[in-house]
Amino acid sequence: MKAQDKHIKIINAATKVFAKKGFFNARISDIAKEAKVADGTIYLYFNNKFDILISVFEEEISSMIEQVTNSLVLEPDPKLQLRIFATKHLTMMKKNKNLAEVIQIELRQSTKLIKDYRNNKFSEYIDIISTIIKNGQAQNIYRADIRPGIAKRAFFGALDEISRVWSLSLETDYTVEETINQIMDIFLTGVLIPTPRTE
Amino acid sequence: MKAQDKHIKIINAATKVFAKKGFFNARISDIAKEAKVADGTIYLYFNNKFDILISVFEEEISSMIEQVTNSLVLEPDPKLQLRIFATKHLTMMKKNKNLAEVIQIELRQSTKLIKDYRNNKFSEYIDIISTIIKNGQAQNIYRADIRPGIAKRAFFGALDEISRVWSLSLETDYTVEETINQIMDIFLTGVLIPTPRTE
Amino acid sequence: MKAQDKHIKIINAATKVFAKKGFFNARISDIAKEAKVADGTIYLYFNNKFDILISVFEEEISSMIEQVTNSLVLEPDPKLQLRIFATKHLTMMKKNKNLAEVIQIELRQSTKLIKDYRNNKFSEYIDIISTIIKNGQAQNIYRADIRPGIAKRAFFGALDEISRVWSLSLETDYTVEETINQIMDIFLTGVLIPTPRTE
Amino acid sequence: MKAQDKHIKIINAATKVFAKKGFFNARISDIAKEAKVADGTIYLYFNNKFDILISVFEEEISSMIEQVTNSLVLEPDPKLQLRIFATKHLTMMKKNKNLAEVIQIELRQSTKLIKDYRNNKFSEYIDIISTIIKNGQAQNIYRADIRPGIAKRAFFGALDEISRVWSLSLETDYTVEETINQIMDIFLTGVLIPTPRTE
DNA sequence: AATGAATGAGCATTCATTCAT
DNA sequence: TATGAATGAATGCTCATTCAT
Repeated sequence: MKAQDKHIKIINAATKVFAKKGFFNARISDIAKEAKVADGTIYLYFNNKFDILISVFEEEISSMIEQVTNSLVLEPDPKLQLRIFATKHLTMMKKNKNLAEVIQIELRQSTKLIKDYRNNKFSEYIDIISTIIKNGQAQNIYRADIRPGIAKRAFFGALDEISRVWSLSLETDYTVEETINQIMDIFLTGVLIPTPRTE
Repeated sequence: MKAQDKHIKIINAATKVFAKKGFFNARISDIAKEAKVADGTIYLYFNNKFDILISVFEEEISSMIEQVTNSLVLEPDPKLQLRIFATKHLTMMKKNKNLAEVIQIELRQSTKLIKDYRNNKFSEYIDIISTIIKNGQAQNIYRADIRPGIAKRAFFGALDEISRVWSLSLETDYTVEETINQIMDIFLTGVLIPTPRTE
Repeated sequence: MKAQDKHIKIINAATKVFAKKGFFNARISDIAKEAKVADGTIYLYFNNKFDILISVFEEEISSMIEQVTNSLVLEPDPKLQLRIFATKHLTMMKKNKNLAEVIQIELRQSTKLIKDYRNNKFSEYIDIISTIIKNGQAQNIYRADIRPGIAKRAFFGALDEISRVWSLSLETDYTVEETINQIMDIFLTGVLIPTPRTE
Repeated sequence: MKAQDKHIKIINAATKVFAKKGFFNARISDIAKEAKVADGTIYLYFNNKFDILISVFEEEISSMIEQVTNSLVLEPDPKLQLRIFATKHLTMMKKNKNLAEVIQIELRQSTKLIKDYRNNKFSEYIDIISTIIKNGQAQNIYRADIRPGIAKRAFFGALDEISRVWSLSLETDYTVEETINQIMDIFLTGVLIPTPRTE
């Protein structure tokens, strides 16, 4: 319990520090200070610096999966489900800039290092998209010739690039609402089965 | 001439090393060895390690801009132009894994550091997409209510995520051709002005 | 306590190493080895190499000031006070060759770097001489037309040059006693044969 | 001839650079630039960096010996000769700050390195003082119990400390004239108020 | 469990020196 | 003679990790 608390405290601190400085520029002592523990204490809960990074992902992405999943169970319509995913994802990213940065930057930077590991958790998150699409296809809402494995990449990539720019504060031209509308418009009108023409 | 050669030789070596190890894990001595010059020689051509990274981007992305632009001038149709961009981008990424990795990983990792700088060159590349879209809107081919600034992110993000997975060798399920078809299908059918129904 | 010990241990080691090799030729690792600590440990107590030099001065000169001052309070006669200063200074220099070298060599070498800083402590030491002279003038023992500010330089310079040669082991012709006698003789009454007064 | 010119040009440049930055902080390229030759050219005239330092001394001190000697031959009075030495030395030091710095700083810094070598030339300079004193003793002008070997150190040390402070621009309270008067006064007749002779 | 002082491997960068031209 | 591009050894400092307390 107490141990679990400290574990989380360190992960939260690490998320903040990684986001601010990047993995390689982050110091263990930075994380320790942020978590208000001694440097050595960190090694009671993690094997090494990289292990912290892994845990940050594990933790944060699990949380994202949970949140998104919770929202999705309430909505059966695959069309709306996709919008919910987009909304949830972008909202979380906008709300938690630290998390966004870590996802954005560290995910890439360390991908090769993480590779085997990370796939599980992170893939699980992205696979939510393909699952939605498959469901939609089963319900004759999404085109059958769309490859869920490719579509999930396209959809996630679009959201990811949007939030990348946000996290850099490079563009603030559009609201979250407007952006989602555009993304969904582009994506949905494309993957939807065209309504049959009545002649 | 000679100097220019060495400059390029170092950039190519750096691209390779950065791709393989990432910026922070790359050693100057690695780059020097790869370029077959002495460590000190590198500092005759670059101010510091980070300057090499900047130069790698500058060089590589300039080259990408040039290649893509050259292909585009031959094709006036905005619909096909978008496909050409996608094809060129994914092909370049698939062909030059080193470059892909650098773009993928370092672009993010170092974005905060690069920020102001990088925007110029990299933004120039992505803006090719929005320019195509604007042209297509002017020609009544792309829907007028599509925001080119958002669409370019969605389109690039989709391609980027695709090539990210490729560069990790995580997925090789689909051919380039098939993938592009899917991406274009998703994206185009969405942004195109629906042809009016004739009844 | 423990920390203070290590601080002093490093300063002593640095004094020895600086004396032996000079500031620029001294390696941090030399000092660390001499102090029997790890290289990194030095940076727990000092900001950088130059800071060590500063601290060596601070420490050593403070000690000299203290020793000289302690001796002087016991002797009210300004004439003897000057001799005490000379004796103390030369004895300390002879006894602690390392210190002498550091004072001799580093004081000059780094003066421009140290300038503002060092003046305080080192000037304080030299000003002991001018203070003695001023007291002597007030007691009608030293000539009123002597400028204490110039005389202190002449007196210190003489001692300094003597100990410089000693520390180089260039000359060992005279004993400390004899040398001091000569110096005091010259300084107090001059080298000229007094012209007989005609009355 | 041409070669000799370049040799001197480099020495002059080195004197300037050593004075400004100190031996260890001076770069060969600094000297080359100052001398308006290529870096490599310096190695046609000197064996290494340290050799340049040696040559700078050799050159400069030789010049000082020559100048002082020239002035002394015109004045037979040992009392005035000492004043001439002081005046010449301080004037040269004040006029040529670069030289002064090199003498001041480098002389000490590198003494151990130079030791054997330098003694010859530099000792020759200081021995001018002891020679004057010996002459004065032979003429019954200077006290016979004064050790010329100690007196020369005292006299040179006094002048040296004065010019050290000058070269640091730490004190500008007194004119050269006034300073020399004081130094000569102290050295020749001492700081003590003469006790009246009881006859 | 917690601490934080100590460790020491590791690296970007500099610069005296060389040598092909 | 003269050049200056190239070399590569050398080092101050950092920081992840350990371990005595």
